[in-house]
Amino acid sequence: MKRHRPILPPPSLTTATPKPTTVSSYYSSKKPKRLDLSKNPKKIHQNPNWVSLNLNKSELFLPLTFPTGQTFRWKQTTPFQFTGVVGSHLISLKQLQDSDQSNILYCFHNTLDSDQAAAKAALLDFLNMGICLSDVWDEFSKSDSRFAELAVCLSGARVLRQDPLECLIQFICSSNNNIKRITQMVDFVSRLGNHVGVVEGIDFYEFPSLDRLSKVSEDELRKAGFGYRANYITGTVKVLQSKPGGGVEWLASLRKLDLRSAIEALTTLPGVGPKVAACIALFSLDQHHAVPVDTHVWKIATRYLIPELAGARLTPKLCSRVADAFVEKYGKYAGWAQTLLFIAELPSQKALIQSFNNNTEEAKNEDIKMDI
DNA sequence: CGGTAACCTGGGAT
DNA sequence: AATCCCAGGTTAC
Repeated sequence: MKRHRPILPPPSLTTATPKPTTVSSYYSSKKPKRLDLSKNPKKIHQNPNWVSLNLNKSELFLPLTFPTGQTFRWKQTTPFQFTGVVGSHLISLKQLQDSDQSNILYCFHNTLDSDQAAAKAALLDFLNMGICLSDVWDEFSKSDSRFAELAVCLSGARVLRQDPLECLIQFICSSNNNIKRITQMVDFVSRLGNHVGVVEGIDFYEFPSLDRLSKVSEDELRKAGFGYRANYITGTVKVLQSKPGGGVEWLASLRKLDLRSAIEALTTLPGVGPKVAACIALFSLDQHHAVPVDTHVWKIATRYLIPELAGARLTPKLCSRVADAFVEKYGKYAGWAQTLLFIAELPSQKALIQSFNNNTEEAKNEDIKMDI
Protein backbone atom coordinates (compact mmCIF):
# COMPACT_ATOMS: atom_id res chain seq x y z
CA MET A 1 0.00 0.00 0.00
CA LYS A 2 2.91 2.28 0.52
CA ARG A 3 3.67 4.38 -2.46
CA HIS A 4 6.89 6.26 -2.35
CA ARG A 5 6.07 9.85 -2.92
CA PRO A 6 9.09 12.00 -3.60
CA ILE A 7 8.49 15.63 -2.84
CA LEU A 8 8.60 17.32 -6.18
CA PRO A 9 12.04 16.37 -7.44
CA PRO A 10 13.56 18.56 -10.08
CA PRO A 11 12.20 17.80 -13.52
CA SER A 12 14.15 15.25 -15.43
CA LEU A 13 16.11 17.02 -18.04
CA THR A 14 17.17 13.82 -19.64
CA THR A 15 15.29 14.73 -22.75
CA ALA A 16 17.20 16.80 -25.19
CA THR A 17 17.50 20.38 -24.10
CA PRO A 18 14.90 22.32 -25.99
CA LYS A 19 16.41 24.13 -28.84
CA PRO A 20 15.27 27.68 -29.23
CA THR A 21 12.43 27.25 -31.65
CA THR A 22 10.71 30.53 -31.13
CA VAL A 23 11.71 33.71 -32.82
CA SER A 24 11.29 35.56 -29.57
CA SER A 25 14.20 33.97 -27.81
CA TYR A 26 16.65 36.75 -28.37
CA TYR A 27 19.48 34.85 -26.76
CA SER A 28 19.03 31.93 -29.07
CA SER A 29 22.70 31.25 -29.41
CA LYS A 30 24.44 27.95 -28.80
CA LYS A 31 24.53 27.37 -25.05
CA PRO A 32 21.35 26.62 -23.17
CA LYS A 33 22.86 27.98 -19.93
CA ARG A 34 22.84 31.66 -20.68
CA LEU A 35 23.40 33.26 -17.31
CA ASP A 36 26.44 31.94 -15.55
CA LEU A 37 25.75 33.33 -12.13
CA SER A 38 28.55 31.54 -10.39
CA LYS A 39 31.01 33.76 -12.12
CA ASN A 40 29.68 37.12 -11.20
CA PRO A 41 26.54 36.89 -9.14
CA LYS A 42 26.82 40.42 -7.83
CA LYS A 43 26.25 41.93 -11.19
CA ILE A 44 22.69 40.71 -11.08
CA HIS A 45 22.03 41.31 -7.42
CA GLN A 46 23.65 44.56 -6.61
CA ASN A 47 23.02 47.20 -9.12
CA PRO A 48 19.41 46.99 -10.00
CA ASN A 49 18.31 49.99 -11.93
CA TRP A 50 15.05 50.91 -10.24
CA VAL A 51 12.64 53.03 -12.21
CA SER A 52 9.37 54.53 -11.06
CA LEU A 53 6.06 53.39 -12.55
CA ASN A 54 4.34 56.59 -11.47
CA LEU A 55 1.46 54.89 -9.77
CA ASN A 56 0.09 55.21 -6.30
CA LYS A 57 -1.12 52.33 -4.26
CA SER A 58 -4.77 52.81 -5.08
CA GLU A 59 -3.87 51.70 -8.62
CA LEU A 60 -1.57 48.88 -7.60
CA PHE A 61 -0.74 47.53 -4.20
CA LEU A 62 1.63 44.61 -4.62
CA PRO A 63 0.82 42.62 -1.48
CA LEU A 64 -2.84 42.46 -2.50
CA THR A 65 -2.15 41.65 -6.12
CA PHE A 66 0.57 39.02 -6.25
CA PRO A 67 0.16 36.66 -3.31
CA THR A 68 -3.62 36.43 -3.46
CA GLY A 69 -4.17 33.53 -5.78
CA GLN A 70 -4.30 34.90 -9.31
CA THR A 71 -0.74 33.86 -10.04
CA PHE A 72 1.48 31.36 -8.32
CA ARG A 73 4.59 32.31 -10.30
CA TRP A 74 5.58 35.55 -8.60
CA LYS A 75 7.65 35.33 -5.46
CA GLN A 76 8.03 37.70 -2.58
CA THR A 77 11.74 38.45 -2.69
CA THR A 78 11.83 41.01 0.14
CA PRO A 79 9.04 42.29 2.39
CA PHE A 80 7.69 44.77 -0.15
CA GLN A 81 9.23 43.38 -3.30
CA PHE A 82 7.87 40.78 -5.70
CA THR A 83 9.72 39.15 -8.54
CA GLY A 84 8.50 37.23 -11.54
CA VAL A 85 8.91 36.63 -15.25
CA VAL A 86 6.96 38.32 -18.02
CA GLY A 87 7.73 36.67 -21.32
CA SER A 88 11.48 36.27 -21.04
CA HIS A 89 11.99 39.30 -18.78
CA LEU A 90 12.90 38.80 -15.14
CA ILE A 91 11.29 41.69 -13.29
CA SER A 92 11.13 42.90 -9.71
CA LEU A 93 8.54 45.31 -8.41
CA LYS A 94 9.00 47.23 -5.20
CA GLN A 95 6.46 49.18 -3.20
CA LEU A 96 7.75 52.10 -1.19
CA GLN A 97 5.70 52.54 1.93
CA ASP A 98 6.09 56.16 2.81
CA SER A 99 5.62 58.16 -0.34
CA ASP A 100 2.15 58.25 -1.78
CA GLN A 101 2.76 59.12 -5.39
CA SER A 102 5.23 57.29 -7.56
CA ASN A 103 5.76 54.66 -4.97
CA ILE A 104 6.10 51.65 -7.23
CA LEU A 105 9.46 50.90 -8.75
CA TYR A 106 10.42 48.22 -11.23
CA CYS A 107 13.68 46.80 -12.41
CA PHE A 108 14.67 44.40 -15.16
CA HIS A 109 17.29 41.87 -14.21
CA ASN A 110 18.15 40.24 -17.50
CA THR A 111 16.91 42.60 -20.16
CA LEU A 112 19.21 43.95 -22.81
CA ASP A 113 19.37 47.71 -23.23
CA SER A 114 17.89 47.39 -26.67
CA ASP A 115 14.86 45.60 -25.20
CA GLN A 116 14.04 47.96 -22.36
CA ALA A 117 11.17 49.64 -24.13
CA ALA A 118 9.57 46.41 -25.22
CA ALA A 119 10.01 44.97 -21.74
CA LYS A 120 8.34 47.95 -20.15
CA ALA A 121 5.44 47.67 -22.57
CA ALA A 122 5.13 43.99 -21.70
CA LEU A 123 5.16 44.81 -18.00
CA LEU A 124 2.43 47.44 -18.32
CA ASP A 125 0.37 45.02 -20.37
CA PHE A 126 0.84 42.31 -17.75
CA LEU A 127 -0.19 44.73 -15.02
CA ASN A 128 -3.32 45.48 -17.05
CA MET A 129 -2.62 49.17 -16.81
CA GLY A 130 -5.05 49.89 -19.63
CA ILE A 131 -7.70 49.75 -16.94
CA CYS A 132 -7.92 52.33 -14.19
CA LEU A 133 -8.57 50.45 -10.98
CA SER A 134 -9.73 53.44 -8.97
CA ASP A 135 -12.33 54.32 -11.60
CA VAL A 136 -13.69 50.80 -11.54
CA TRP A 137 -13.78 50.68 -7.77
CA ASP A 138 -15.46 54.06 -7.50
CA GLU A 139 -18.33 52.64 -9.51
CA PHE A 140 -18.60 49.59 -7.25
CA SER A 141 -18.43 51.71 -4.13
CA LYS A 142 -21.30 53.89 -5.31
CA SER A 143 -23.66 50.96 -5.55
CA ASP A 144 -22.36 48.88 -2.65
CA SER A 145 -21.46 50.38 0.70
CA ARG A 146 -19.94 47.15 1.89
CA PHE A 147 -17.58 47.16 -1.07
CA ALA A 148 -16.75 50.77 -0.29
CA GLU A 149 -15.73 49.85 3.25
CA LEU A 150 -13.51 46.99 2.16
CA ALA A 151 -12.03 49.06 -0.65
CA VAL A 152 -10.67 51.55 1.85
CA CYS A 153 -8.43 49.06 3.63
CA LEU A 154 -7.75 46.77 0.66
CA SER A 155 -7.03 49.33 -2.03
CA GLY A 156 -4.88 48.43 -5.00
CA ALA A 157 -5.99 44.81 -5.44
CA ARG A 158 -5.56 44.68 -9.19
CA VAL A 159 -6.48 41.99 -11.73
CA LEU A 160 -3.47 41.03 -13.83
CA ARG A 161 -3.44 40.23 -17.53
CA GLN A 162 -1.46 37.02 -17.68
CA ASP A 163 -0.31 34.85 -20.53
CA PRO A 164 -3.20 32.48 -21.32
CA LEU A 165 -1.18 29.25 -21.44
CA GLU A 166 0.58 30.08 -18.22
CA CYS A 167 -2.70 30.93 -16.57
CA LEU A 168 -4.40 27.80 -17.87
CA ILE A 169 -1.80 25.40 -16.55
CA GLN A 170 -1.65 27.14 -13.19
CA PHE A 171 -5.37 26.94 -12.65
CA ILE A 172 -5.61 23.33 -13.70
CA CYS A 173 -3.19 22.76 -10.83
CA SER A 174 -5.39 24.79 -8.52
CA SER A 175 -8.46 22.58 -8.65
CA ASN A 176 -9.52 21.14 -5.29
CA ASN A 177 -6.12 22.01 -3.92
CA ASN A 178 -4.38 24.29 -1.46
CA ILE A 179 -2.10 27.25 -2.12
CA LYS A 180 1.03 25.60 -0.83
CA ARG A 181 0.77 22.55 -3.03
CA ILE A 182 -0.41 24.54 -6.03
CA THR A 183 2.72 26.63 -5.71
CA GLN A 184 4.94 23.57 -5.57
CA MET A 185 3.29 22.14 -8.65
CA VAL A 186 3.58 25.39 -10.57
CA ASP A 187 7.23 25.60 -9.54
CA PHE A 188 7.77 22.15 -10.97
CA VAL A 189 6.24 23.12 -14.29
CA SER A 190 8.18 26.37 -14.33
CA ARG A 191 11.48 24.53 -13.96
CA LEU A 192 10.80 23.02 -17.37
CA GLY A 193 11.23 26.47 -18.89
CA ASN A 194 14.42 28.39 -19.57
CA HIS A 195 16.23 29.63 -16.51
CA VAL A 196 16.36 33.42 -16.58
CA GLY A 197 18.09 34.34 -13.34
CA VAL A 198 18.26 34.35 -9.57
CA VAL A 199 16.87 36.97 -7.23
CA GLU A 200 17.37 36.72 -3.47
CA GLY A 201 18.43 33.15 -3.91
CA ILE A 202 15.31 32.14 -5.82
CA ASP A 203 15.57 30.72 -9.33
CA PHE A 204 13.27 32.09 -12.00
CA TYR A 205 12.19 30.52 -15.27
CA GLU A 206 10.28 31.45 -18.35
CA PHE A 207 7.05 29.54 -18.54
CA PRO A 208 7.72 26.47 -20.69
CA SER A 209 6.43 26.40 -24.23
CA LEU A 210 3.60 24.11 -25.25
CA ASP A 211 6.15 22.02 -27.08
CA ARG A 212 8.26 21.66 -23.97
CA LEU A 213 5.20 20.80 -21.89
CA SER A 214 4.26 18.08 -24.34
CA LYS A 215 7.46 16.24 -23.51
CA VAL A 216 6.43 15.63 -19.90
CA SER A 217 4.63 12.38 -19.26
CA GLU A 218 1.68 11.85 -16.98
CA ASP A 219 3.81 9.48 -14.97
CA GLU A 220 6.49 12.10 -14.36
CA LEU A 221 3.85 14.53 -13.19
CA ARG A 222 2.29 11.97 -10.87
CA LYS A 223 5.63 11.18 -9.38
CA ALA A 224 6.11 14.90 -8.85
CA GLY A 225 2.95 14.95 -6.74
CA PHE A 226 0.34 16.22 -9.18
CA GLY A 227 -2.11 13.46 -8.33
CA TYR A 228 -5.02 13.15 -10.72
CA ARG A 229 -4.18 16.54 -12.20
CA ALA A 230 -1.25 14.94 -14.00
CA ASN A 231 -3.66 13.53 -16.51
CA TYR A 232 -5.42 16.87 -16.90
CA ILE A 233 -2.17 18.58 -17.84
CA THR A 234 -1.01 16.07 -20.41
CA GLY A 235 -4.53 15.84 -21.81
CA THR A 236 -4.94 19.58 -22.13
CA VAL A 237 -1.54 19.99 -23.73
CA LYS A 238 -2.42 17.32 -26.24
CA VAL A 239 -5.71 18.95 -27.14
CA LEU A 240 -4.04 22.34 -27.50
CA GLN A 241 -1.41 20.94 -29.81
CA SER A 242 -4.09 19.50 -32.04
CA LYS A 243 -5.62 22.93 -32.67
CA PRO A 244 -5.16 24.28 -36.16
CA GLY A 245 -2.60 27.06 -36.00
CA GLY A 246 -1.40 25.82 -32.63
CA GLY A 247 -2.75 25.92 -29.09
CA VAL A 248 -1.23 29.26 -28.20
CA GLU A 249 -2.97 30.97 -31.07
CA TRP A 250 -6.20 29.21 -30.22
CA LEU A 251 -6.02 30.43 -26.62
CA ALA A 252 -5.27 33.97 -27.78
CA SER A 253 -8.28 33.88 -30.06
CA LEU A 254 -10.53 33.40 -27.01
CA ARG A 255 -9.82 37.00 -26.06
CA LYS A 256 -11.99 38.09 -28.93
CA LEU A 257 -14.97 35.91 -28.01
CA ASP A 258 -17.79 36.76 -25.69
CA LEU A 259 -17.57 35.31 -22.21
CA ARG A 260 -19.97 32.46 -22.79
CA SER A 261 -18.17 31.20 -25.84
CA ALA A 262 -14.79 31.54 -24.16
CA ILE A 263 -15.92 29.52 -21.15
CA GLU A 264 -17.50 26.96 -23.42
CA ALA A 265 -14.27 26.60 -25.38
CA LEU A 266 -12.11 26.37 -22.27
CA THR A 267 -14.24 23.71 -20.64
CA THR A 268 -13.62 21.37 -23.55
CA LEU A 269 -10.10 21.02 -22.12
CA PRO A 270 -9.65 18.19 -19.62
CA GLY A 271 -9.33 19.48 -16.07
CA VAL A 272 -11.07 22.73 -16.91
CA GLY A 273 -14.52 23.10 -15.38
CA PRO A 274 -16.57 26.24 -14.85
CA LYS A 275 -14.47 27.57 -11.98
CA VAL A 276 -11.08 27.14 -13.60
CA ALA A 277 -12.43 28.44 -16.90
CA ALA A 278 -13.68 31.59 -15.19
CA CYS A 279 -10.27 32.13 -13.61
CA ILE A 280 -8.52 31.82 -16.95
CA ALA A 281 -11.08 34.07 -18.61
CA LEU A 282 -10.72 36.77 -15.97
CA PHE A 283 -6.99 36.60 -15.33
CA SER A 284 -5.77 36.20 -18.90
CA LEU A 285 -8.49 36.65 -21.51
CA ASP A 286 -9.84 40.16 -20.91
CA GLN A 287 -13.16 38.75 -19.74
CA HIS A 288 -13.63 41.28 -16.98
CA HIS A 289 -17.03 40.06 -15.95
CA ALA A 290 -16.00 36.43 -15.55
CA VAL A 291 -16.71 35.46 -11.95
CA PRO A 292 -14.90 32.43 -10.56
CA VAL A 293 -17.21 30.87 -8.00
CA ASP A 294 -15.51 28.87 -5.30
CA THR A 295 -16.39 28.12 -1.72
CA HIS A 296 -15.37 31.60 -0.56
CA VAL A 297 -17.40 33.40 -3.18
CA TRP A 298 -20.29 31.06 -2.49
CA LYS A 299 -20.23 32.15 1.13
CA ILE A 300 -20.15 35.79 0.13
CA ALA A 301 -23.02 35.31 -2.28
CA THR A 302 -25.26 33.51 0.18
CA ARG A 303 -24.59 36.18 2.78
CA TYR A 304 -25.02 39.32 0.74
CA LEU A 305 -26.38 38.57 -2.72
CA ILE A 306 -28.80 35.67 -2.65
CA PRO A 307 -29.45 34.83 1.02
CA GLU A 308 -32.36 32.60 0.07
CA LEU A 309 -29.79 30.02 -1.03
CA ALA A 310 -27.96 29.93 2.30
CA GLY A 311 -27.33 26.37 3.36
CA ALA A 312 -27.55 24.92 -0.12
CA ARG A 313 -24.67 23.01 -1.59
CA LEU A 314 -22.60 24.53 -4.35
CA THR A 315 -23.63 22.78 -7.56
CA PRO A 316 -22.50 23.76 -11.05
CA LYS A 317 -25.91 25.20 -11.73
CA LEU A 318 -25.88 27.41 -8.66
CA CYS A 319 -22.37 28.35 -9.70
CA SER A 320 -23.57 30.17 -12.76
CA ARG A 321 -26.45 31.65 -10.82
CA VAL A 322 -23.96 33.24 -8.44
CA ALA A 323 -21.90 34.52 -11.34
CA ASP A 324 -25.04 36.05 -12.86
CA ALA A 325 -25.89 37.71 -9.56
CA PHE A 326 -22.44 39.27 -9.45
CA VAL A 327 -22.75 40.62 -12.97
CA GLU A 328 -26.18 41.96 -12.18
CA LYS A 329 -24.88 43.84 -9.18
CA TYR A 330 -21.44 44.94 -10.37
CA GLY A 331 -21.75 45.07 -14.14
CA LYS A 332 -19.13 44.53 -16.79
CA TYR A 333 -16.22 44.48 -14.33
CA ALA A 334 -17.91 42.04 -11.96
CA GLY A 335 -14.83 39.85 -11.92
CA TRP A 336 -12.80 42.72 -10.52
CA ALA A 337 -15.33 43.15 -7.73
CA GLN A 338 -15.20 39.44 -7.03
CA THR A 339 -11.43 39.68 -6.70
CA LEU A 340 -11.61 42.20 -3.88
CA LEU A 341 -14.44 40.41 -2.11
CA PHE A 342 -12.56 37.16 -2.41
CA ILE A 343 -9.41 38.67 -0.95
CA ALA A 344 -11.41 40.09 1.92
CA GLU A 345 -12.44 36.52 2.76
CA LEU A 346 -8.89 35.26 3.05
CA PRO A 347 -7.95 34.58 6.66
CA SER A 348 -4.75 36.56 6.24
CA GLN A 349 -6.66 39.66 5.15
CA LYS A 350 -9.50 39.30 7.61
CA ALA A 351 -7.08 39.98 10.41
CA LEU A 352 -5.93 43.15 8.69
CA ILE A 353 -9.45 44.36 8.05
CA GLN A 354 -10.28 43.63 11.66
CA SER A 355 -7.36 45.62 12.98
CA PHE A 356 -8.05 48.38 10.51
CA ASN A 357 -11.62 48.65 11.73
CA ASN A 358 -10.55 48.44 15.34
CA ASN A 359 -8.03 51.17 14.87
CA THR A 360 -10.48 53.53 13.27
CA GLU A 361 -13.04 52.67 15.91
CA GLU A 362 -10.56 53.30 18.66
CA ALA A 363 -9.66 56.60 17.15
CA LYS A 364 -13.27 57.61 17.50
CA ASN A 365 -14.07 55.99 20.81
CA GLU A 366 -11.00 55.65 22.89
CA ASP A 367 -12.75 53.92 25.75
CA ILE A 368 -14.40 51.06 23.92
CA LYS A 369 -12.97 47.73 24.94
CA MET A 370 -13.12 45.01 22.39
CA ASP A 371 -14.40 41.82 23.91
CA ILE A 372 -14.88 38.97 21.52
C1' DC B 1 -30.17 16.36 -18.03
C1' DG B 2 -29.25 17.14 -12.72
C1' DG B 3 -27.46 15.21 -8.63
C1' DT B 4 -23.49 12.37 -6.25
C1' DA B 5 -19.38 9.79 -5.29
C1' DA B 6 -14.53 9.27 -6.42
C1' DC B 7 -10.25 11.45 -7.02
C1' DC B 8 -4.19 12.65 -5.43
C1' DT B 9 -2.29 14.92 -1.50
C1' DG B 10 -1.15 16.99 2.94
C1' DG B 11 -2.26 19.53 6.94
C1' DG B 12 -5.21 20.44 10.73
C1' DA B 13 -9.22 19.20 13.58
C1' DT B 14 -11.76 15.58 16.12
C1' DA C 1 -3.65 6.66 16.33
C1' DA C 2 -7.45 6.62 13.24
C1' DT C 3 -10.54 9.20 10.76
C1' DC C 4 -12.65 13.11 8.89
C1' DC C 5 -12.60 17.42 6.60
C1' DC C 6 -11.00 20.88 3.74
C1' DA C 7 -8.17 23.17 0.18
C1' DG C 8 -10.22 28.90 -4.85
C1' DG C 9 -13.08 21.48 -8.55
C1' DT C 10 -13.67 18.22 -12.33
C1' DT C 11 -15.13 14.00 -14.04
C1' DA C 12 -17.72 9.87 -14.56
C1' DC C 13 -21.60 7.42 -13.31
